[in-house]
Amino acid sequence: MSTSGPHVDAPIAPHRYGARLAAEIEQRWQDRWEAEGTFHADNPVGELSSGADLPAEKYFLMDMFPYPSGAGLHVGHPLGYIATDVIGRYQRMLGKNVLHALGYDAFGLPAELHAISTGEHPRTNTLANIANMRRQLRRLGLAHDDRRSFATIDPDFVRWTQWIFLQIFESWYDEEQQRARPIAELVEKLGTDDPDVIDAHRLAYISEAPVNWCPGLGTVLANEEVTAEGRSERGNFPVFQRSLRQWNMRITAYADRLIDDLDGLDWPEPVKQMQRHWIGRSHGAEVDFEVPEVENASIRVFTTRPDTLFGATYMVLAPEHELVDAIVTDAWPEGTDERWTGGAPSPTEAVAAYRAAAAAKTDVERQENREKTGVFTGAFAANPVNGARVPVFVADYVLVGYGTGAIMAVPAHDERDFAFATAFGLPTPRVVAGPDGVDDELPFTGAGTAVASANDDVSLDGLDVDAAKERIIAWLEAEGRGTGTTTYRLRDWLFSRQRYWGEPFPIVYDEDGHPHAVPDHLLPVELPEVPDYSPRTFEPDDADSEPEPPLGRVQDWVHVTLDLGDGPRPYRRETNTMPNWAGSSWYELRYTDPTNRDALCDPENERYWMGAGTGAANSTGGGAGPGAANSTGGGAGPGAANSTGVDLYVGGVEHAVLHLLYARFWHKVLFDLGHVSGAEPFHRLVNQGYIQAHAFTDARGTYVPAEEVVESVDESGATVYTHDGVPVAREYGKMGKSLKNVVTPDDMYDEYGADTFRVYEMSMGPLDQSRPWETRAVVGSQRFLQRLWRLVVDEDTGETQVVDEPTDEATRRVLHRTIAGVRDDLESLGLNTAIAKLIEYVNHLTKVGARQREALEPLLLMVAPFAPHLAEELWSRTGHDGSLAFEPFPQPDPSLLVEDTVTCVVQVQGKVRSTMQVPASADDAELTERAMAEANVQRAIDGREVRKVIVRAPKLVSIVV
RNA sequence: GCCGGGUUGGCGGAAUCGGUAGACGCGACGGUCUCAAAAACCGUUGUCCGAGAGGGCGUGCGGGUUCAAGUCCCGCACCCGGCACCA
Repeated sequence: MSTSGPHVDAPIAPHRYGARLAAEIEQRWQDRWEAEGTFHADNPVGELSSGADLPAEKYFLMDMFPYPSGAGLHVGHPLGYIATDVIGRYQRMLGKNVLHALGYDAFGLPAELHAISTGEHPRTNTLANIANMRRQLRRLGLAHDDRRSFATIDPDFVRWTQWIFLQIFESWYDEEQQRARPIAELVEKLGTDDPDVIDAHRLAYISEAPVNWCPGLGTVLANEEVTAEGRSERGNFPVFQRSLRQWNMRITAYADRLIDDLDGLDWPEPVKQMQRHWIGRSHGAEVDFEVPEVENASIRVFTTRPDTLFGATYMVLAPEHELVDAIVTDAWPEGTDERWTGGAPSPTEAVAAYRAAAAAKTDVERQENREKTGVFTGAFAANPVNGARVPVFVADYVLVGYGTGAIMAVPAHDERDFAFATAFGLPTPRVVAGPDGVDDELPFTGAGTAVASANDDVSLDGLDVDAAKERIIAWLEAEGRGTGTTTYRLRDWLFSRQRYWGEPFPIVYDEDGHPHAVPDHLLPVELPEVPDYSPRTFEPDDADSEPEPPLGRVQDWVHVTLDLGDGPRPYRRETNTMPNWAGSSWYELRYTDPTNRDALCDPENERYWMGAGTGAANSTGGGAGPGAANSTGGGAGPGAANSTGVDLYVGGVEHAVLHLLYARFWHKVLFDLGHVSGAEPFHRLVNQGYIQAHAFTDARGTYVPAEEVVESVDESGATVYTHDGVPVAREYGKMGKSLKNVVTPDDMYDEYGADTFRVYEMSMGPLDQSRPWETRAVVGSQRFLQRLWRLVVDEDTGETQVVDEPTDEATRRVLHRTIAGVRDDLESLGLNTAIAKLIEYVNHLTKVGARQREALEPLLLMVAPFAPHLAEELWSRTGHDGSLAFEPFPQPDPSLLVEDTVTCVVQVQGKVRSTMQVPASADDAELTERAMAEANVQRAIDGREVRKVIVRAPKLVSIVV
């Protein structure tokens, strides 16, 4: 796209607001804010406390912090940062103590890969990237408290990440009290300190977990790094499923609280929905089906629909289910349907072949296979409610990892069971009738009434789904054939990585292999220097090899002698590192007290910033004492727990589940243990959209630089795009180097200045919506600021031309309407419409040639959150000494918002036929009379009889004929 | 397939409760200024018919409720995001 913005100030007006003047103003004010510490937020106590009285209310807002990438920023990145800056500046002008800072999420794979390929320490490269991003962001003029900026790799930060890990390690979950408690209390309760028993209860525990092991790369891979063919995305090496000793976090213990506490959060409903679905709580029953022919064999299934038990006509085990070998028979029973045999001469062979085929498939392949496949095991089980003999199959549509890995199949009322039953010729008896007795088509999965569901003891007939569930569960429990249960889709959090660039675990192992915490005074455990950042690689097909993390090779780091209470002994350090998520799981807390050396944050600072609602500064210290058992977890109502946390958290929806779930989990553990005052970290969440961009490809499919593409209209009126005269195709998506469509903030600073860039990004559309970048439209925002400048400053002389005279009544009314509208929009985050109202006001002032202080000063204050440098400059030019950052935001005068006359619309048959100016106080009769007198209205009525007149005084008269 | 979000002028978008659809900006067109151009400023700009007054049509498509629907209800199409046989 060709850009034709104003590159330099036109010579005709030496003091016109343009890129050059903007750059000078912006630099000057940024330096001044920094020198004066304008945006330093005062803490109640500690190093960042001035001792002065704090404002009555606080406002803590945060952005999801960035990963310091080497590519630097493009214009899409600052979108959220500008928005939070506007909101923060506005809240400050409302008199609140605003905490806003930005840290860096600086551990991670890209830096490690860079280190592997260059040999440069990842810290060196990461710090350089952070410095570059700081430079780019500084020029935006963000009102951050830079004393509170940190990176997750700072030793001072790592120390507390490790400390929190140890808190989790030294805790267990008390199911009765529904909260985490210190491990010492478990020792007391169980009356044993047997490490094997104790370790098995810890919230951070070691277990064997299956991983994607890639010997060729020497690393474990995430699912998304494995191709459908079961090879590594990088390098195309084979990947093997392998069990590995791993650290895990017992997040499943918090499943209920993580779901229940969502109710009190001010989050977008879709995000809550996604978290609920991810945790996947389902209520149902576990039911035992006996296999009469095999001694002591009974198949336990999980079902969410125990009410349909009478309709179970067969069962399915996952191919990996442990009972398969025990029940599979040697010969096909008499009369076995040949569709059930898989063409094999015996069940043993059929099952073996089916299992081999399933094992050879990757998860992805198994899931892509829509066709229902399976084989009969030759065995039958007895339906506990009616004794019916039901055949048992093995099929891969049942997953070993969910529920019990076995199901009872009710084909009449489950889509998948129905598909399977159809393919295998199994009966599909109906046991639920549709509402109103309608006999819907099968499978019928909706709510209805139980039918044909009775035995000698119990009848479900006539009951709705919930009542039927309740009754059958009671019966199963009484008979000892099943129990009501709840299962979750959520799994524990795999917490170790075989990498270098992450937080080391503060864990050592004794000679028996038991883990011990490194004492607090030895934290942080810092990463040792290593000769080589690459993990050890193996022959690509050496499935038996084992990951060897880089830390494992530093022998004099791994082996230490420590005194953990029973004299100096040799220990071996944990050589895995923590995942990237660790730092982001608690960083909000560190903003509140970033320099604290004695605690992750002082409780008083934490209570002040994270406290309930705004202005919790002087809430009583012990009030919500988390140590008190009855105020924790399940005890406290969700409302009470959730009114705490960061006042506003802005970030992309891609973090809807993982980051936000992990952070909530850590926060709840810290809450249970008494380290924080509330159960939720983020009270209000807003998802920002993305800035997208057009990219252009030539006939060969190669990307051409977007800024060189010319747009024109051909003879037929269609828009065509050409590059060097050659037509190119347009596509729409991300901004990226490879797409040759990157526009950087630096480009915008140079061409227009930061204020123009800020205003443009905020005016493009609502915050939560994605939108395309259009460089040529930026000039509109520049013109707006130019007009604003011209109202205050004479472009030719540079002199301030504000006069101390009252404005005319009309302008005063427009001003106060603007103030009211802008306030409303800022409260509801309608930043784009707030700017539109400011533009309208400026256009009005331009038209009437207003120069009055009364009209201009409130305008400067309202513009300040959006274009702070320009506003500060004009504020000082109109005769003010200090920064306007703490000036009260203008208040509307209610008496000026009342209109004397309003426009009244007259509709005939629903169509607008006339508008009239009427007094705001006009009554129905008066309006009707005036409407009837309108010539247009009479013409539309056309002599017909008026049947009805609806009046909504004073805005509308609707006439029906 | 399921879940969530969306579809409004040439373009980005606005329309708080069902009550004048298209605020504001870009672009385009016309004008002022200028030797000229740029910048700036002023005006026009959903579409069709009409000289005008005015009128027809119009918020993805098809129905419905209502005096009145971008907004509410039913059905459908397409686009974006997420999840994927979860019993």
